Amino acid sequence: MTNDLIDVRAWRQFVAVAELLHFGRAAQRLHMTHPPLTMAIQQLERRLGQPLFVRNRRTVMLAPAGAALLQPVRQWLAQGEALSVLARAVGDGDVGRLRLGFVSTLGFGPLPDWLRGFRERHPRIEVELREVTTDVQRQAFARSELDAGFMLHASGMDSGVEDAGLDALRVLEEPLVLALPEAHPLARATRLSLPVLMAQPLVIFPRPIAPSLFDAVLAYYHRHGAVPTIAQEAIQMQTIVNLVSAGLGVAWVPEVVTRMQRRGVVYRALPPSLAVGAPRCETSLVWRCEPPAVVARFVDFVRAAPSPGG
Amino acid sequence: MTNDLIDVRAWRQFVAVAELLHFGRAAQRLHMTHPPLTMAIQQLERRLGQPLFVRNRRTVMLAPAGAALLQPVRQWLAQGEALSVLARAVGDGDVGRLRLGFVSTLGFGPLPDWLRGFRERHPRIEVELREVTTDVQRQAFARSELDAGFMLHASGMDSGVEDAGLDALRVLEEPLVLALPEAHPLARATRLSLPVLMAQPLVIFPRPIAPSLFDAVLAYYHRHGAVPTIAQEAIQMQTIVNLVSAGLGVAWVPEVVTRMQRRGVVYRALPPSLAVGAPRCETSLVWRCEPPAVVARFVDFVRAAPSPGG
DNA sequence: TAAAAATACTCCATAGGTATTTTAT
DNA sequence: ATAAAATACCTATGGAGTATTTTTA
Repeated sequence: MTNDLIDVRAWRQFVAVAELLHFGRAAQRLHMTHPPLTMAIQQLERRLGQPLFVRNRRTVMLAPAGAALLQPVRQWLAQGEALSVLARAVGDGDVGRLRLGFVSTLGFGPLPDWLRGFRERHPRIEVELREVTTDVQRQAFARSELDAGFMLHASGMDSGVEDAGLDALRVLEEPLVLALPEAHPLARATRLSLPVLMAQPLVIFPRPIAPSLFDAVLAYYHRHGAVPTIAQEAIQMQTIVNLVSAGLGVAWVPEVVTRMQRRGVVYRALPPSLAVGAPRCETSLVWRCEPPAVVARFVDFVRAAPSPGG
Repeated sequence: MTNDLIDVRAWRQFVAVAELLHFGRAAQRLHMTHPPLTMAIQQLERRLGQPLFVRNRRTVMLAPAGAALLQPVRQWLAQGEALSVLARAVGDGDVGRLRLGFVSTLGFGPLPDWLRGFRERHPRIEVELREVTTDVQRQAFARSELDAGFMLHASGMDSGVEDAGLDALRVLEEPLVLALPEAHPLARATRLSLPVLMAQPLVIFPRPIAPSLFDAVLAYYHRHGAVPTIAQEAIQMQTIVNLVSAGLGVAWVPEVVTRMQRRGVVYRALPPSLAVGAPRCETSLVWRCEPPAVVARFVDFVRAAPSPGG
């Protein structure tokens, strides 16, 4: 026994002979002549330790081992061809896996709709969803642990993405609005007093999570000569709103978050008179340059999808 | 593209590199050096039209196509190895198909028990059961449409099997008994009158079905100076008994058939005084000489099985 | 006697080896 | 500086071809 590796060619030859029960015609079908086919079958039988065919010098019949193997071998060969097909499908972006990060705010926005639509159009692409903050997404991209991600940054700021070999597509642009404890006077005041607002303790994410957005909020305070007191930091938007509801302070949140209604919290947009220089945020879809087809498919889908914030 | 036939070797090389993510170590595992491995992977990628790995000169990572293919290819390779294992199993008689013929009488005898026992001991041998008369079994053997069969012939006669390249094993030897219509006087007579019996019309199978047995019955009549009137011929033992029940005549049936009780029919054995020269029959298991392992397994099993008639 | 499988041999394509180069860490 | 992949080139195994023999239906 040379080696117990029986290759596709040998099995194909077996199937040809088994189906035609004629070495000459089988060789023809295999685009070869019958002597090497005879030898190949003999070698295959030697390797298996079993006769596959019962033959006299005029006729060929299946031996028990041959009869038992014909169907399984056919099936195995078909699966082998399917592997090449699968490879092409992956290359064309029809099949594959997409590791998709997203900041929690987008969960309230268009993301669920997009995902449903994308799964419908590309059922053989498996989307692995991961809620990850903007900064962690950046690290994940560097380590190739993420294929695409929705991340947050302040409007107008460079998304800080071009330098890292990443591409970006803006999918949402919206103002930040105030989240206020229901019982708080500001929640009901007919006119929002900026000095009063800026005196409230703030619930906000830690700066490293999304520096540009953090800075945009602080810049607004500074522009009005104030420095906010940070009552509590929290990472998840859910947590921030919960803390507001508990009365720890006020918070600036992207407008989509208002879709998450919560007892004890009211949302309030800045009036147009105060909106000049007020912080706004963008949500961008980010991916590595020259993306694999699956990622390109997702980007194309999102680009074509109706996005509320333009 | 040379040819769209990607063989086992190439896929194995792919798996080695994909698992170790290191051409040098992968080559080691494949008992080769890395340059040909590099070339082989490049060729594979060319054939698939897809990169399988993303590599710089120091490091190797799975490309999307590679990641998608790794598991399916592993599985496919395992199935490929299973084919060789299957071949060996067939050769050893552990796996396969057994086309088994049997005369209907044996269905009342030990056959069901044997089959149950055989399936238990050899669950991966698929037994194809076919109720076939003795003469048709002979034809089927000649055409290789049957692997083994239980057939009937008269006791003491040569089973007519040795000349045809067949082997035989006697599994049952038994007298023929009378099947009588319930209402018939002979059914209740304390002493069986041979002249009366021999005057009754006979229900019997056509001679070609089992010539030696047919002749043995007629010889018994002739020995007593009688010639039977054949009322009706029928092939299935079930049918013969039904005809007896309908009063068309009497029949000689193998003793095992008495296990099939039927309204309107009584069975009666010949008394010892009349048994001299009375017809008896043998049931033999028959198979082609130098049988494949699966057939040998079955013969061995039957040989070792408890058989009522010795 | 003719059709088909087996055998004998010849050849070349390619899998694999050795030596060397390139490059990223 | 070094580890590791890529490249260049060589070798030889074995898969496929041509010619011939054998067998049996």
